[in-house]
Amino acid sequence: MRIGYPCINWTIGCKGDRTFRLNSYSEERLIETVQNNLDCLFKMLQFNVANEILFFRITSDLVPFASHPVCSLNWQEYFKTKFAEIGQFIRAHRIRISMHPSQFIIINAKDAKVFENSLKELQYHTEVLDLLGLDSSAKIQVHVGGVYGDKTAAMERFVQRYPLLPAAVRQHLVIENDDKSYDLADCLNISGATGIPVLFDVFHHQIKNNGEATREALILAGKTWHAADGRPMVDYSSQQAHAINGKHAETIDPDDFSKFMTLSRPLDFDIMLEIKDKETSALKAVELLHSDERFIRA
DNA sequence: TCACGTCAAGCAGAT
DNA sequence: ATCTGCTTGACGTGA
Repeated sequence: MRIGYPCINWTIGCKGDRTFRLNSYSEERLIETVQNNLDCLFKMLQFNVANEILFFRITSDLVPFASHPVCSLNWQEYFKTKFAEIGQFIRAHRIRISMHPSQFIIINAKDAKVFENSLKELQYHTEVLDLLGLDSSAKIQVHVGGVYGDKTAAMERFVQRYPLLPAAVRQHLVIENDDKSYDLADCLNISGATGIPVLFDVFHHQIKNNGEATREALILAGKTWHAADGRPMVDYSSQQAHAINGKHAETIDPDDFSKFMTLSRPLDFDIMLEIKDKETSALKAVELLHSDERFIRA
């Protein structure tokens, strides 16, 4: 079991998701930004290893405009060595990596252009993982996509499209249950038809479900992960008090997290904490994990 | 230095 | 119709 947090570290004083406006694109600007982002990514990973945080989500903004036509730089070649260096560190410390492309990735899009753009974006994410030398246990998590007023048809469209994706993309791709449209049962259904693993989001499941208990849900989603996919990944958050339903917590709720850890024993998975204060909560979670010998730490 | 309008991309749900 | 949230506010112009 590993603990992780997404994209940003507020402690170490650098940001690995710097970007710029499309209007101000230039090759120099892109090189400068990517250089900064990669340097900072490396620093965040080093911080994490020093603090036993061995799961990390790499920002989609690592290479701004990578999938946009404006991008003329062969950034893959330009930064090959830097990627390789970071990748070696990741593998040496057995850090688990995920990525979570933005809401614009719609695999089941009705509009062919939207699908095409989504594919380009997925290929960019795949290239990042490949340049880091990571195998199919590194995952790119997406939501199923749009509903367009007919969820059955939309799910069928996803199932039709999935085999058309390049194998290099597919080996990293997983779907995540969301809190509005596609719940766990929908994702399991799609997984049954395609073989795609289901990343279980605990918090989304609390908001939208079909009565499955959390533990049962973890088991069901876990079964969709095969040996080459690595340990199942799980997204965890809790409700921010006094906020509208579905808002992620500002900081970890130790009681809620402890309950979750206890009810999930002895299942093994890697937990991504989708919590605003990032590494602060991850540090607390690691501490909690170590405080109780019943929990799996390896 | 700071305020603040705007930022590649899509969709759903609330107002 | 317009605004907000989504994994995350931050870029960049104008004063």
